[in-house]
Amino acid sequence: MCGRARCTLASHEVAQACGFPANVRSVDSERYRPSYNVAPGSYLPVVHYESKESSKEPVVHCMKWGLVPSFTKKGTKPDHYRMFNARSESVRQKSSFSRLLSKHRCLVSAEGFYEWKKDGAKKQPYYLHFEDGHPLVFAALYDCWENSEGESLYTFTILTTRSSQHVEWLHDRMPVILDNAESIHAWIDQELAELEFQKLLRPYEGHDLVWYPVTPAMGKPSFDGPQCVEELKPKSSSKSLMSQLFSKAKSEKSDSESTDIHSFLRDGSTSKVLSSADYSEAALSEEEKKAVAAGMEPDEEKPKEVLSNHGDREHDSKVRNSFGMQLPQKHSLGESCAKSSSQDTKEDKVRSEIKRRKTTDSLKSTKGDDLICKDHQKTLLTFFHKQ
DNA sequence: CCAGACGTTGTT
DNA sequence: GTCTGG
DNA sequence: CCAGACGTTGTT
DNA sequence: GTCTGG
Repeated sequence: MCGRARCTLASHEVAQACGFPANVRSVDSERYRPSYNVAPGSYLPVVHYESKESSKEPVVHCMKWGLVPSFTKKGTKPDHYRMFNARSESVRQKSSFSRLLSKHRCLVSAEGFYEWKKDGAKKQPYYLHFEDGHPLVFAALYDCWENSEGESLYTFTILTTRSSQHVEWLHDRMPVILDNAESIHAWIDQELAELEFQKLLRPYEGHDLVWYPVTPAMGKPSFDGPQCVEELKPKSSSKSLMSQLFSKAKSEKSDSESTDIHSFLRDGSTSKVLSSADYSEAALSEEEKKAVAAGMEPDEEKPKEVLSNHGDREHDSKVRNSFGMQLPQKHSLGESCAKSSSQDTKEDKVRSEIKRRKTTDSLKSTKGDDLICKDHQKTLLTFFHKQ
């Protein structure tokens, strides 16, 4: 998921982050306010191609985060918080998004984004970013809506995916990150083929995407500034770490599975692998030192939580299984398609629906079979055959 | 055919 | 605009 | 996404 | 808990 971000880049830097020259044409750039705490409803520079006669030109277009579909009734107040994300697994099945897939793909760039993790009763925000600080590029879709005053409002939504193994500890979903020129190019420019589509819309697995906790004050949308991304030093990260080591060592007696030393040393509150200095005795409070000396666990509660969050196989497979990307194949209506009924693709559904309607409609209509079929066939001629 | 909806989180 | 439900 | 409010009466 | 505002 991705509902808050840092974008303090200049418009031209956004263009550059997407692989374009700094001098690409910009539209409405004066609406953009760089911010460490961008929420849906605010403007961000978005990169997309604008088709001119027989040619296309890249533009940095300032749009509002939070999709307002073009068919939104005039006079209604636009709601940017309803569709600020689009699940990539179901984006083709959702009518609000599928219509944008062929011609309304765009890129959003930001230095980082925030995720909240429930830590008992508290919600702790974390800042995610590339280790070396270079901007992220997200896959996005945009649309244009005309309000009652006849003004055009451009909005976008960021695609999400299940999280990579690495990030799963923090959150089960993450934005689709395009990390190289080819992916970026493929998303924004080329005709998207099925395989390409699947290849792009998956979790970013690189370990150069890192995170650390930040001040809960940034939860307030009005809170802005570099403070948002200042690393919050946990008051006693050694506490959870020590108990993590204890309980891990304990459980290992009954667990023959081999273990990675890094999983010991990884404190989930940051993505960094901690050095020995981070869990030295000196880092312990007096209270904890006594407990350690007495051979007791400083904290019995927390470690279980931590371990179950990135070691639990049942949980892991549950999350993985929830990723059911079902993509219809490119083919005509007449083609036969042998597929298991349990894994019906969208096209299977459409085909059976057409079949059903063809029979039911022909009973109550004077229209010829072919015409009726044509009517429903339109639903198949979508996505990538349009342009 | 027409009418009506069209979304994401997370949590249970 | 496109899909689902009736 | 998170934060913050969440109501009624009557009077001005 | 649920709705509204940013």
